[in-house]
Amino acid sequence: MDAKYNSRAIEAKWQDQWQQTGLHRTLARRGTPKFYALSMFPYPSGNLHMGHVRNYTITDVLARFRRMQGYDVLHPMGWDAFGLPAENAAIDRGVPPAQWTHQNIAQMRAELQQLGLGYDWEREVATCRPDYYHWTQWIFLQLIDMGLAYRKAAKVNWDPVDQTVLANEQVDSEGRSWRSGAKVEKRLLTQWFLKITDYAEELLHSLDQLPHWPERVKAMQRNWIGKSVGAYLEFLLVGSDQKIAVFTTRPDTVYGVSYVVLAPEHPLVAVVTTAEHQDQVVAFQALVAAQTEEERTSEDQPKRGVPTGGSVLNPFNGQHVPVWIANYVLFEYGTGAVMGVPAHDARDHVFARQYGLPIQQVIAGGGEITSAAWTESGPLINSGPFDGVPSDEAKGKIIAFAAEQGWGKAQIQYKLRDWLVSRQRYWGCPIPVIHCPDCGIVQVPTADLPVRLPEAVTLTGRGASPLTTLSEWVHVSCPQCGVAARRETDTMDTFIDSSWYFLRYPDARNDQAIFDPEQTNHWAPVDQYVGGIEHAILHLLYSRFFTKVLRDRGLLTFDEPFQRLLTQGMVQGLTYRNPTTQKCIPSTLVDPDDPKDPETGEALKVAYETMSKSKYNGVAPATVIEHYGADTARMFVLFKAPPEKDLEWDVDDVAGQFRFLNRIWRLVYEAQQAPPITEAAAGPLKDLRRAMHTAIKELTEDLDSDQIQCNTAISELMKLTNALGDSPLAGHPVYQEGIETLVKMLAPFAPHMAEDLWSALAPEAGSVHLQPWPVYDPQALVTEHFTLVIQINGKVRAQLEAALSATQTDLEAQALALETVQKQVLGKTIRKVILVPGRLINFVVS
RNA sequence: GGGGGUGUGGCGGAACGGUAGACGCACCGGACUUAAAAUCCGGAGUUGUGAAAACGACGUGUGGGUUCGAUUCCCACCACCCCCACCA
Repeated sequence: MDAKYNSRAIEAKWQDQWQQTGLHRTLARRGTPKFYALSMFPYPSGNLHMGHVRNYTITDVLARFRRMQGYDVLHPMGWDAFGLPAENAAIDRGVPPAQWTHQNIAQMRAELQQLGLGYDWEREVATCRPDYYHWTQWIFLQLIDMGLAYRKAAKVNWDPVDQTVLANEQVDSEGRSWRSGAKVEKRLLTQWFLKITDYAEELLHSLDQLPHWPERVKAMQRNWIGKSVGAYLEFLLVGSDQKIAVFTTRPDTVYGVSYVVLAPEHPLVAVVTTAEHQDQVVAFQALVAAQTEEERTSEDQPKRGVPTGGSVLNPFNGQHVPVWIANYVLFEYGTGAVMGVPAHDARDHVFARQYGLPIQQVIAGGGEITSAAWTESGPLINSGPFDGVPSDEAKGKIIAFAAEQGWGKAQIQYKLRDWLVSRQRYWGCPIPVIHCPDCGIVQVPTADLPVRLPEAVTLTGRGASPLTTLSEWVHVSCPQCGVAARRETDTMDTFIDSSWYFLRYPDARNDQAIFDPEQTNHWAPVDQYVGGIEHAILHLLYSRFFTKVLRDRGLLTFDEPFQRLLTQGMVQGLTYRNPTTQKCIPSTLVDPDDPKDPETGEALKVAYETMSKSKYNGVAPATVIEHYGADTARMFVLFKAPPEKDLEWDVDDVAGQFRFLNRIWRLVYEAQQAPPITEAAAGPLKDLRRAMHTAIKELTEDLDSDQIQCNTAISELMKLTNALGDSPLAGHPVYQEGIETLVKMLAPFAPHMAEDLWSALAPEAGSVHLQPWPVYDPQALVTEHFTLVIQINGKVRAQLEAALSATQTDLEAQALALETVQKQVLGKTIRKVILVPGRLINFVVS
């Protein structure tokens, strides 16, 4: 082997070699446990960034580690390739989205290979390829069959200048189009929805079956699903036979209702409004309608409303209460109407005080009711037959009474809404249905799938999606009756594409079916999923939903797609920011010792912020690979911070990892040069074995943990390296074993270097990545002597070397014989002695 | 307003309820070198007494509690970060 470490030469060499020998091809051996390691697949934006490097390296370490442990490992990669950026790029550069996307995929795939990531490329998927979206469309048809896909009207963003529908991301915070700058309008279109709400309860409660998911991701999902338990109650409109329905979580306060509020959009507004209030109501509705989403929902928005002139009957106490409309009631949630109980709800309290509505206390407790709402529980008052009943109990009783009388019922309400999946975009998966004037919505027969997306198109960003203008594509005959019909020209939300890709990898080349259930049920669920926290809600929720749907369709035998989830932290770069303008300055224009704005001379704020182009704080993986090699880049991102935490890019720390790899290289090189010895003193031999087996134990436990503690795992490699460097036994078989162990355990982290060193250490043994993972010998950790820590009243006062075989009496005597201990004990009585065997002894004195 | 999380040296971070600060970065000293880089060896939480060896005190956001012993467990509070948010 060479005396010097040359990352460039060995990395290229082994990448070629691995490809030729098919090292990373997935094995499925009878009777072997499996491990499915998966990183969230990337959007092919053009180049790899550091966040990708971090994400994929973590999974790669685990995949290699598990394989050495004897698992059959599935570790695939693919591309979440449909989406808006390809359309934007096409508009900017005049390149078809397909071409742009495929170029990017080629570029990024090459970069992934340069990092030495061990993927089985024979299973690569790209969501924009017909062999993949064929099955996305097939799933859509299953959803229609299962009654889980339906159409209804929904609002879209309409750019009146460019005459086109905009995605939410194309509308800025002021409600203007990204391209034309025009004020975006809302238009109603009939669109496809998926009934995820049918699965709300299961999506919520089966979170409890995911002990290896981060608590905060589960909390975010619970929050998003937003279950509320309460009552549905009806109030009869005075002078009409119509009823206003409300949802409330506090049926126990129903005797305190002093008004009812409808959302301004509520259809009953027209019914309830009296002639004299007509103008005021209409004006208020117009005011609310003109507000943007942001204005409407911002917290500092004052609660405003107007009376409709109408009133309803509270069936519990026979009172007539007025009906208002107000901006704080959301049409989309619950029934779009609420009962106002100012005494026991903070919002209602503010509203009632503002408009002088009565405040009637019905739950005992709290202070002066006119100054603040009392939202805690307590015994009921002013509540007829329910007086004195504690509120928690009263909820059930009042619901039961209402149900008996036909006024209401128990109700569970979710915030989760059905999933709007239609997109009026070109670069997405076509929705496989045909609109027939006679038959209505007709599914494209499965034999005709996939409905191919025409790829040779020009995009302008103006006017309708190109799909609607491709007459040959649009005009087809109805598969059922044969008359002239039109294809659906909307495409699917790209979240659909990514909601099932992990189910395709186990059988990625299947052209007869979405997958062979036997294959997918063997490999899935994913054992370890790694990705960014930004997908904590939507992607993970939708994937869980699809998994449950396909289970109910009889294709899957498990309930949850991802057993363990790790959300890795962001990669941050040093950022120079002007404190006044908030503009970022490239580091090349700044003196790091005295950071000043080159234009204004102002002192700059220096901080670590998430890497992004606009902040000039990014580091391209390619430049690091070129300078130090992929192994150093991998070691750095793994060592610098625990995987869940944010990672600050630091050139000194990168250099530190490069130094460490060089130290290993020299150590192995020198071990190779050392003349063999067979004799060794017992002490150093024991020390060396202990160091080696401690490293095996600790490192293995680090990688086995839920947090995949690569940072502490690498520090174990460092400790072992230090121990070997300090050992006088170079040339001894045990030393050689230590070197080999070090190289094997280095393999998941720095695969190229480990492979190269291994080829020198054991030329006949085959790839280091196929060696069995070392197993520690508990005997090697056992010592005859230990450092006994001596505490007096819990404070460390002394220590001594003691034999492990020593009895408590011996140890007490030895400890008390020490001068420092004597001083502390002098004139006091020993009340108690606590001995922790092999560790410490504590004298309680007074 | 609701929910989740985090507070440990100059920095990143370690610590089955048992010697707090492993491992690394930066730093300081030394060796090698004409010199520098690289490499190697050594040092260091803060603070007091001391020439030094050493010996004390204080130290894991704050205040309590449990315990022989708490970074770790419990309670309250403070600060920061993230998510959701007029959700009835």
